Amino acid sequence: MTTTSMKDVARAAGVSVGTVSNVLNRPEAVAEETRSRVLAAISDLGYVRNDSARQLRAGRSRTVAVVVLDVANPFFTDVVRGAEPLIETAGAVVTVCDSGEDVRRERRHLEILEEQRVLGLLITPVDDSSASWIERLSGHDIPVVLVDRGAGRHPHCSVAVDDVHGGRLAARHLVDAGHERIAFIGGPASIPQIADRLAGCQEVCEEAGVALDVFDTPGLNFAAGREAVEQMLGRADRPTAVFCANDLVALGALQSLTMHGVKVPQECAIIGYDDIDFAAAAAVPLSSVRQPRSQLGRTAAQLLFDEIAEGADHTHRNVVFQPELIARASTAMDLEPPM
Amino acid sequence: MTTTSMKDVARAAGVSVGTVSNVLNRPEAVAEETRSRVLAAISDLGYVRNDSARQLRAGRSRTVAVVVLDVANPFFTDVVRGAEPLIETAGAVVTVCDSGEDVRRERRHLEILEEQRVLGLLITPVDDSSASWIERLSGHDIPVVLVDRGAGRHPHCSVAVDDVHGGRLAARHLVDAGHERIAFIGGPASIPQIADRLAGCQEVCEEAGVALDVFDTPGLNFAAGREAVEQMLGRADRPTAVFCANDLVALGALQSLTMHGVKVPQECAIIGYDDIDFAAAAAVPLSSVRQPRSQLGRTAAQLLFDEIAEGADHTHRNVVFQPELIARASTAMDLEPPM
DNA sequence: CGGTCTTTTTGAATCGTTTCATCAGGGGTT
DNA sequence: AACCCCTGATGAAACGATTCAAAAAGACCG
Repeated sequence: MTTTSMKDVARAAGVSVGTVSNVLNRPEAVAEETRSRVLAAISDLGYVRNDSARQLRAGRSRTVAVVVLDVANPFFTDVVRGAEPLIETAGAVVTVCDSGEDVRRERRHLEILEEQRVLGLLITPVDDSSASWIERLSGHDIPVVLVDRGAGRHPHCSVAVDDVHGGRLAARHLVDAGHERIAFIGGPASIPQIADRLAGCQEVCEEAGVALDVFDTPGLNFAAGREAVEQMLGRADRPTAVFCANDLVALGALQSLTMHGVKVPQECAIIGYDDIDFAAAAAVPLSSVRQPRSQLGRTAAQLLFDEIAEGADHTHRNVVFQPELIARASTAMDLEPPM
Repeated sequence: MTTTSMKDVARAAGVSVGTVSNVLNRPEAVAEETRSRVLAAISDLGYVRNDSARQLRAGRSRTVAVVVLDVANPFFTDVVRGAEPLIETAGAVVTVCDSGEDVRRERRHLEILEEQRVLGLLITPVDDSSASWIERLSGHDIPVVLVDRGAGRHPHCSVAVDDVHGGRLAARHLVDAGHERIAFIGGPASIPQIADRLAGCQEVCEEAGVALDVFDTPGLNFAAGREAVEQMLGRADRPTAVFCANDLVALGALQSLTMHGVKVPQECAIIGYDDIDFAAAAAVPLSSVRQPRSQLGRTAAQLLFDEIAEGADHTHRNVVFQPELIARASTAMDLEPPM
């Protein structure tokens, strides 16, 4: 009554359900006259296909899920934007899930996605603790591509950026400018990308004999940057430059520094990571380490569909991109950093 | 073989499928001993429920869709964030669709969502052209709540902000500061929110005898703001203040003005709309018209579930919030605007 | 008019759950 | 032993589409 099904359409058009199905799925196989009669019935009755039934029969949905750490972070929306065209061209649908850097939320999403029998999964995992969950999905025939994250020994394709190198780039940039005490703001340290960026930074600092203060944050957003700076300003021996684990944190830090009357870059330089669009438009245009965001997404989608197409005889590929330093006013070097 | 179903679990546990289903859905109705045997079988076989089959049986999915104009706009992610808790508490799942201010994309999403028999829909429509499509959904028993948009004569609940008033607030703020030629940047004009903001602005300008230049843009993002400013700077009679239809446009405009050496606010004031977090952290902290973003989302979700609960005897409600002016440095009045 | 092809259409089986009327097996009472 | 109750378990009937072997309907030829 409330919903109209193929049976109703068939009755109205005086044909069998098989024929209605054919009109929808292989129109060329049904006679012109019959086809138009069926189409008329469809629009008369306002019939809409039931996707659950199709999926049940097909055994798979046509949805590709993208699980990201933070949808509010422009980095991830750009990654998704990069992946969408390819996915849609393939006739699939994109659904974006936000783990919010929370393992429990992530896991809940994974459970649901598995129940939905998604066509494939692009995911930036929160940390390593969901590895077995994720493997379970690929064990159940759901191809998985790790995004912004090397596969390591895990059996998946991956698209990543060399974050250790990114960390080095940022640190070297600050060291070259003459800074002798640097702060790193970011966290939680369990997030591999953050750990890598920090590792690269540490490496350079040690080599150059530069002091490094690490401020661990509970998340990667405005508030984290602001709070870390509050702490930092209390210190006696204050760093003259800050490397933030991403641009959101950097913008928060910048805001807090400005509020406290600390001049950027003269009294404290800042460099971020990701080079989101907002970075260039910030209070002081923000230096940053650029990642090829949409290319990450595009490549990830490509790998996913390759895996789907190749089936059994697929071998996983791991693509690594190199980040690039973008210097702007927030680390301008033509001013001597204060002693 | 590849997928394991309830039947397999039933066989392994030596019970009927009905019992397996009961274990999953009403565990209290099955004897302790049987239950644990079934659970063991489930985890042995790695059984995962098939959501398509559940949905087919249930006739509805447990997904609430949110269709927004631009996922990369923090305004919308905040709205979604506001709506999520309530939706998840209700045991439903959120899926976010991005229309990208494009009617065709929007329509494609609606078609798919209808085929998926979503539980409900929160949508910020691109313009009026999809009104009949949207009504079709509610006709097919899918409750719809319009977000950031009054329902007008359409048969839906809605949660909106008084954009005409918002436009007035912004314009009055600029007029009070002594500006005598103002620019409005935003578009396309077919988007009702934009039209409203402009209308409010026009009203105040006319009343005050202030000149208003309208720069129509093809979208509401950084690039739009930058390009409009390029045009504006070419003009002989250049406005001394700009009202941008949203903060993204405003940040683009700010960036372009700064690049051209035009001092903000001394030589050109700027005010945006939405008061996204980035506004306060901008090159020059951005004045803006604040909307209660997460409250919009929360209320929308509330209305949706009210409608679901009330069923037939539901009467649509239309909630309107009032926007609030947030004055920051980009319109600082302590400096006389130049003649 | 019978026979051979080709083009269309049919109808039943299937996908994996949920639901619900029914049935089995104990206890307990008379 | 006959009866009723109660707790648990069962199995078949949906749900709505797709698929495919088989039947029907034409078309064409001799």
